[in-house]
Amino acid sequence: MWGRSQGDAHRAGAADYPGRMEIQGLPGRLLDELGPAIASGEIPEGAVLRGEDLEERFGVSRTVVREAVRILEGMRLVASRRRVGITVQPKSLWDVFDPMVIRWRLAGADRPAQLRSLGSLRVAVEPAAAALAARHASDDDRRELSSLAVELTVAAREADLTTFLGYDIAFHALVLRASGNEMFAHLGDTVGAVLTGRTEYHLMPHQPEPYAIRLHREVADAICGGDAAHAERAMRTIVTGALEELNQQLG
Amino acid sequence: MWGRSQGDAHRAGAADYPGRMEIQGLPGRLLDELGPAIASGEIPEGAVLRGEDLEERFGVSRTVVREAVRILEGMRLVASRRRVGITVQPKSLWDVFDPMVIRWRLAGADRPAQLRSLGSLRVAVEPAAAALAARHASDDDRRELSSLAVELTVAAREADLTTFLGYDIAFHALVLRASGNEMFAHLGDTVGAVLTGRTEYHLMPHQPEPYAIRLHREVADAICGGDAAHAERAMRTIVTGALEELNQQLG
DNA sequence: ATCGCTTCAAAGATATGACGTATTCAAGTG
DNA sequence: CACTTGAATACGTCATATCTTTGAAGCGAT
Repeated sequence: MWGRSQGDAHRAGAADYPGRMEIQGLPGRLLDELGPAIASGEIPEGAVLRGEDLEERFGVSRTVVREAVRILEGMRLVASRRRVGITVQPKSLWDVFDPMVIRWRLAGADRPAQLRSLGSLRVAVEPAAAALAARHASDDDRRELSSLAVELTVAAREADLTTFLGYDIAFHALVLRASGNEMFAHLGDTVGAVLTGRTEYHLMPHQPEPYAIRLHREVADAICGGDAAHAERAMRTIVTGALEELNQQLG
Repeated sequence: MWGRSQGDAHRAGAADYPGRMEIQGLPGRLLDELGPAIASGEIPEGAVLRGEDLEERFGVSRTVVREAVRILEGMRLVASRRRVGITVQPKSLWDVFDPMVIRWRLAGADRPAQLRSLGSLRVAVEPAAAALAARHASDDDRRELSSLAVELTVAAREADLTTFLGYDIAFHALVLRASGNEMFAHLGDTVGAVLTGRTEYHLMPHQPEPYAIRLHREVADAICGGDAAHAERAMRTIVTGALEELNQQLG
């Protein structure tokens, strides 16, 4: 009815995308130019682009421009109207949860505001995710979480910030995934982007604070032990701490 | 540099979209068919669609099919690859925060799971939003919130479920917006969809419970008075109650 | 001078034909 | 049996033509 069903077609596909997967082809190239320019405010809201101009400016055909614009339209970054052109929508209409939009804003002038928003979101979501994980996590997840907490500690002790960052991202992503809530799980990549951005932001001056490390182990232990309240409390301490540190850094 | 800037171009536009704005034109029509079919699982993950088949099936041209597929690709619902076709991506890759995807899933077979996910998200986010609103809300927002709480109470007393639903949606959306966090604010429409879906789900058998109504007034009063802790607590009671009721309804 | 209708043209929306290109699958070869 | 190679396939891109919508100019009447 709906085309041949290849039940295992996605098996190989899942391995092909080691994290993020971009839109490909020429429309993707166009997106990489327009998206950041709009998301960062370089092209201000209310600005009007003409499809024909974009064709010339980027030396691509109508087809390519239209498809790229369609994608931007799907994110609510722009709206295309006859006789008017392609207008940049007001920020309040943007799909601020779209991973691409988040990435573009993190990379541009909106970075502080985006970090703040995400910080508050983390404070709201991650403790709840930790509590759910303490109840619903699989045995495998608990084991891996415990393992990650250990490797986190080791990397911190050795002041190896790069691998520490990797384990930190994996830790938070795993907690979110283990919560069993698909929406929480999808924030894993976003949190990863925040942690990366934060590390880049203050140029890795400090080594990870021992207190924060201990809290991570506490979260892992609580989740492994099924202590939802404890997991939630420890995770809340982590993320509120991160938010305060962020506010301090940003003034 | 980036096209003429029409600073007030969005003023009229903002009024044109009274809630949701769809993709328009023939691609939009195609999306309304394919999106729900994929989101509901009617077209299973791993299924392969051919562009040419879609052209025939819907009687539209390549242009239209390609643009619709590009939008679906932007939501990570499908991926288009040469020589293989348009494959439906595994659920774990979908942009589950995309408002369109949420709406499609709420309308289809995935509705219970989607309601559960959103219920947990509400429990995480809305109390935090209420706390932030108590600190950052503008005077206008506080006034309107208070007013909404009153009208909510009246509608509940008169057992007018339809207008009650409207005020309830407006109330929660306002709290989220008044939090000052753009990401929270964008969950307003989603929460509205949940409340609507919930009301439709158990076929409006009960009148709103007086206890829940009182809690809404409590939230409004706490936010107006700047009592963040109280606002957060009352809101948490509301959303956890809603989640429990939901779990009871769904078994 | 203002209002309302008509007319025109700008710009996107759609359709279509042609060609490019990557990828799969299978035939062929060692 | 493993490897190479080639052809078929389905998406990717370009170019062009036509249609549709709609903002704005033009114009007449009140």
